[in-house]
Amino acid sequence: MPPRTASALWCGHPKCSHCPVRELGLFGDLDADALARYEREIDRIEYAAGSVIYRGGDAGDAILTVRAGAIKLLAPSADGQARIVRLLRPGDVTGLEAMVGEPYGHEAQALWRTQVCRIPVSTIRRLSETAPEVSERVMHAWHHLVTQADDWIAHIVTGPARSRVARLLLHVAEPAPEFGGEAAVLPTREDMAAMLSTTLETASRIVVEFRRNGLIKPAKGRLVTIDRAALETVAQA
Amino acid sequence: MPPRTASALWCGHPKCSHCPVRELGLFGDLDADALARYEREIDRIEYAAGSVIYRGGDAGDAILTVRAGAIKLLAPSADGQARIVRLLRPGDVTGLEAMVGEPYGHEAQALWRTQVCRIPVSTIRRLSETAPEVSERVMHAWHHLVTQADDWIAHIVTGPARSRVARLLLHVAEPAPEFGGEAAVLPTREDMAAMLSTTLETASRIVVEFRRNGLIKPAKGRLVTIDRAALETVAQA
DNA sequence: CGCCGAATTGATACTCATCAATCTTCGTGG
DNA sequence: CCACGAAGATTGATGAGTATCAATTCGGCG
Repeated sequence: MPPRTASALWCGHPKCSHCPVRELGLFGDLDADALARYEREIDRIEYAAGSVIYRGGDAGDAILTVRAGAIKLLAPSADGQARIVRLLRPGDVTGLEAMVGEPYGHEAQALWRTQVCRIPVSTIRRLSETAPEVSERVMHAWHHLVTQADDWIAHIVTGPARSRVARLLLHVAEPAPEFGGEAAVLPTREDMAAMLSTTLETASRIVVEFRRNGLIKPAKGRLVTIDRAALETVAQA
Repeated sequence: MPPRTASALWCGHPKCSHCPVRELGLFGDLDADALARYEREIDRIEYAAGSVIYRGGDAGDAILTVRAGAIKLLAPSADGQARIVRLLRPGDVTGLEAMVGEPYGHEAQALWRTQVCRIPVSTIRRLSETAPEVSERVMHAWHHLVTQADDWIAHIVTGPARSRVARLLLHVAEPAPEFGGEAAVLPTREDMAAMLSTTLETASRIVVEFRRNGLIKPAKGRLVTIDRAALETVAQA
């Protein structure tokens, strides 16, 4: 039965053919016929900010692709704190461990309002039999995951705190025509700390400093416009 | 043509059926017949300490499994330093990106004398057609990669330097019956630094401290026996 | 308006990086 | 077999960068 709680809202079956991120997901090069045939096995679900999408250890029976919003994957670190090991953005896929019969390896939470599509593993398997391009895509998704994780190691959690904050902002920034440039949604300082391996106070001080120096400018709500060039300079160090 | 340089020595085709780590690798549950048929497409190669196994950007036409030794995967970090993003131990697989037609994403170097088996992608593909258990194993290998990368983020590069060193030692330790306990090969301080995101001086000071306090004891060459319980206490913090 | 969680700010102590100087180890050639 | 050289490892002194603890302040929201 589709979820129907305060934090998770079932939004019906998706129209994959109109999906804004289809070419990024698993069905990028599937023909319209096949799409239509399998659409009703797929659920579109919307999560409120902060809600839990799945927990580590849960039996994994479906894969998720992010349509809109952002998801953080949490892993307990050695000292008991929850560390964020990955950020998922629209087009990203998670829960692939379900494909190999493993339970989910992390806790997944919506960073803010987020829409995902839930694709049962059984659907993927059946599709793969007739459409080899799907298993191809699944393999690519694995590769993308590993690449993301490696980048995270080499860039997000390495170097001085100031550089790490800069890299995180560049990482989550997107073109924002309405503000004439690029914009990023500032995560809470706590989330920043959990991603960057710092304390929330340090994250706060650096955000304030960036604001003072004009590297970021408040736009609307938590949205800020960023000065990419300047941030990249800081990210270097 | 098989490599035949000072640092890489071709050792013939492997006898997969006798491989000490077969059950860990891609052919764990392949029958003897199939194994024998494909063995001669596989090369067994030995690398000297420090030699380069492949470079980032190289066309990936084969997958490697580690038979013995250890391999470090290097990625350039934002400040230009080479960071170690993963350690491969016997049974581990690397170069999977070749399966999706991507060039290798890292530079791979032997940490010390290391034996690998080189399996062409074409071989894997052909095998997968007749033996679904192989593609199953490939998928598992991907999953294992991601798990390793996530562990690295949550454990090896997080927390105080002392804890990180302790975790690294626990990570590379193996049972060593001849020393009555567990033993670990100490990497060079430079490699430690590149894994832990510290400086080599800090790594050195901590190793010395561990030795003074009996958490590790010199055994033979670079091998040290470890006091797992004590190291785990330190790793906590 | 008052409350609560998030964000900011300050003061202080501690960890770690940096720069520089030995000290060891080990392979090589005499 | 021994001396030598070079790379790796250790040690010390010092300062910059962060964590920590403790107040406030800010921003929504009932």
